Amino acid sequence: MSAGPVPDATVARLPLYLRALNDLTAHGSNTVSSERLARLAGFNAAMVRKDLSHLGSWGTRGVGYSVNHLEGLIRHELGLDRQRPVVIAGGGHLGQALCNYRGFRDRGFPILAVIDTDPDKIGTRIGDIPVHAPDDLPELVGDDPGVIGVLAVPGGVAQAVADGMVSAGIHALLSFAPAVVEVPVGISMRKVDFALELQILSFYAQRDETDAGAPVGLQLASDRPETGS
Amino acid sequence: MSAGPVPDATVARLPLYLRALNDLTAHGSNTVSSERLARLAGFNAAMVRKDLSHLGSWGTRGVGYSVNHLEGLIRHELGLDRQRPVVIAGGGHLGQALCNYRGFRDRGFPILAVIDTDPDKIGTRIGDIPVHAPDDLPELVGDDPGVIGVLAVPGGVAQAVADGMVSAGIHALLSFAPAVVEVPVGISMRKVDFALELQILSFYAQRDETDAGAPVGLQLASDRPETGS
DNA sequence: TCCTGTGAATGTCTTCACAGCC
DNA sequence: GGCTGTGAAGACATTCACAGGA
Repeated sequence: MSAGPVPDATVARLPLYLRALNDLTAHGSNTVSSERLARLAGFNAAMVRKDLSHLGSWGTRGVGYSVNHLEGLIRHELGLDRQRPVVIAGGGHLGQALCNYRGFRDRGFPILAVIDTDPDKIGTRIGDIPVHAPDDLPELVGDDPGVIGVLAVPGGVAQAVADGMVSAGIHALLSFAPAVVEVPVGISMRKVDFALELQILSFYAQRDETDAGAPVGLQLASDRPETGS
Repeated sequence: MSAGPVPDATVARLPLYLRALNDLTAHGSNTVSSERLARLAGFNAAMVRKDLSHLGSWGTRGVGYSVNHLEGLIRHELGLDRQRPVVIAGGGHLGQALCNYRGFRDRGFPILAVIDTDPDKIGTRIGDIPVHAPDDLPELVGDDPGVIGVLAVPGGVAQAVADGMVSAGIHALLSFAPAVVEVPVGISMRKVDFALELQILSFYAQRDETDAGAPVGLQLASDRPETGS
């Protein structure tokens, strides 16, 4: 029952456990062993047990974990008891794709608005999401500290847009911009860069080509692309 | 001049160094110190030096690294000397956004085709990318082991689509599907899941809310969202 | 017997601190 | 003096192995 702080590596895996638990619920399972959960989420049993022990010891020896209870526990830990509205900066192709992606709303992240500077777009809708001018941002965010900002803008303006979001009261940012973005202490940010992912893949693809036929390594470290089990 | 294998963590940072070096070239800088490169890429100087030492010792003490040379070195290490064609599975909103994203082609990843099962889409173009039927996949890939596959399909069909890509001869996959996808040994895969990123952000947002006003932690581990310096 | 919870061992990554070269 | 290259130390993460409860 270690109630200490949850390690970052564990936090990054909790959403994957949650996804597996959703599937189990849909399948009608009531309990799940660390072994089974590990297979469903793509890890190994010892890690599942260690991770879950950080949330408190709630499994039953000889049986496993209660799917329902575990799901609630993880949702609570991740702060998913409440909805977290999302504001997307950038109404380009990516912003449009995100607006039309149901996975956000379905998982408790309703999209509040798109912010764009293009006068032709302001006042229109993308999917059913309204497009607003940057000036509307503070009003949209209000004093809700739970709003998450998404940067779907070109790298060149990413820093400026991030600054605007932070001054509007946003405390958490997800950036798709291919640029280094700095945020003040106390603001959380995660980055996703498509081209960067391809470059990393390129490295391992090249390595495997030159290794052609050679025995394949077994590592499965965090930033390495997975290689089949 | 440690010529040992490059650690995975280092590989994941090389693209960021590369981006910084591109900026430096544009600015006309000929040399760069580990200190400066660290600031530009968002790390610290010791890590930059350690990372670069894995590529061989090519800096000049008292001066720094040659921007040009370092750029070539990293490009070579990442296998970016050659172009790597990309095939996108899924012509939905995300697939469309990726087709219209210039960052792929600009960085050496020309998009060869989109694969979709919708008869209305097959034969048309998204941006200037042709849409093909799944059956065309083997022909598109040919015997080029350098093609990268992108999964922009719903989670439910991701595994089947991945299997199809692998049997068509693709050895590297980037998956945007919110699902666990298994690939055979020797195939590299990286995953990006938008909703998962929001869930992780939610955790830290919640933590910071309850900490309101408390001293902010200083960690900057790999999977934690960055918090400003 | 089955499965969890956890200390100990192992492996990996990051930071420190300084020797050595320009 | 300035900066790189690197062993050593420290922090962190994962896996092992087994005690102990259901």
